[in-house]
Amino acid sequence: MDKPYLISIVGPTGIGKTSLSIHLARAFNTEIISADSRQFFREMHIGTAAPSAQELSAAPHHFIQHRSIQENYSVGDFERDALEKMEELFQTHRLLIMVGGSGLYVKSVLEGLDNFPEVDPAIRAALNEKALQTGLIPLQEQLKEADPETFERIDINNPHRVIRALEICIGTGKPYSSFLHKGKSSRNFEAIKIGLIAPREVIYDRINQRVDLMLKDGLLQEARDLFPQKELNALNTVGYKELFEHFEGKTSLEEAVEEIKKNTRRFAKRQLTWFRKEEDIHWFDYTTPASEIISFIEKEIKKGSSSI
RNA sequence: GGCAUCGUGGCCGAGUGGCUAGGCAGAGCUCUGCAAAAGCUCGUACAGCGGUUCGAAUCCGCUCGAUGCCU
Repeated sequence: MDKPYLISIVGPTGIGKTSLSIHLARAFNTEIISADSRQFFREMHIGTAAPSAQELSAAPHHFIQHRSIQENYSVGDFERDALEKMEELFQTHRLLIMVGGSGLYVKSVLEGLDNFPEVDPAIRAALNEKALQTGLIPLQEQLKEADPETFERIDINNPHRVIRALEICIGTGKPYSSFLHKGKSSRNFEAIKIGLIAPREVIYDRINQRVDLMLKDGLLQEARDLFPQKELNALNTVGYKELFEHFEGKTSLEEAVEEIKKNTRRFAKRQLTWFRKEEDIHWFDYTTPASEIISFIEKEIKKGSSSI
């Protein structure tokens, strides 16, 4: 029996992924899985450019605003939930759409993450605290002791990486590296990867305009409402953190807005770096009509089924 | 027209004869549970021309440009 298809749509922020995904979902009469690490959170709507009510009603969406910023929702959680949901949807659809600009989240669904045991969040909290107190060096030394292999392999200057490896070592009593290298997971679907791209100036232009639009739509108020919870990880997000600085009196509103634009541009640049290295993405210019991409997908599917 | 001050990489900015400041912006990159996060790498520029000197962004002259003051 033929495997069902997952159409994965990627690209930098603001390039038009949402709109394309809806066109595709309607054309193939199917549903959309979102792989956007910030649109999960229902408290963050304007600043994450989550699909509008109208867009949501144009096609069924999953993993949009289904969580609260109070929850810690990790890539691992997402991989598990997304696969489960897809399993269910594949019962009635032979093709699904996945859209999202969060590289790691997309990768988790397409290729799978190794299984790591859950560890007590208190361990990470303690490590974060220690990093703050003593700096990173003692933690690096601790990792070198506990898991020399990982110490050699990871970016030792990156606190997140050092702490993640350490929390696994401490929480499980086994080296982080001992959980790795099972390779890509087998998946019961065939992925077709679509990338949207535009000249850098166009991407940046669209970002700048979109930020202004967000402000007009009430981003300031949304951020103000969230300000008391600014310590939550979900709120360490472009569009919010800069406004928090402003609320604290550290920057003017104008400066904060410029920072949002700048940080969004940088984010888009990192997304480009991430997706550039992926080899089997079919890239389309952002002006390509959806109909053209639809017929491309149909051709790919035909190709796939005839070669089996 | 005269006098004065100044002219450093996209921007800001230190440097007064030899030892490629620094910051910002930008670019490139890394990536297995904080990922819209976090981290790494990258710029020989001294307005132009000529001179002094072993050696000049630094000293001298001229030219151009900017700013200020004066008539």
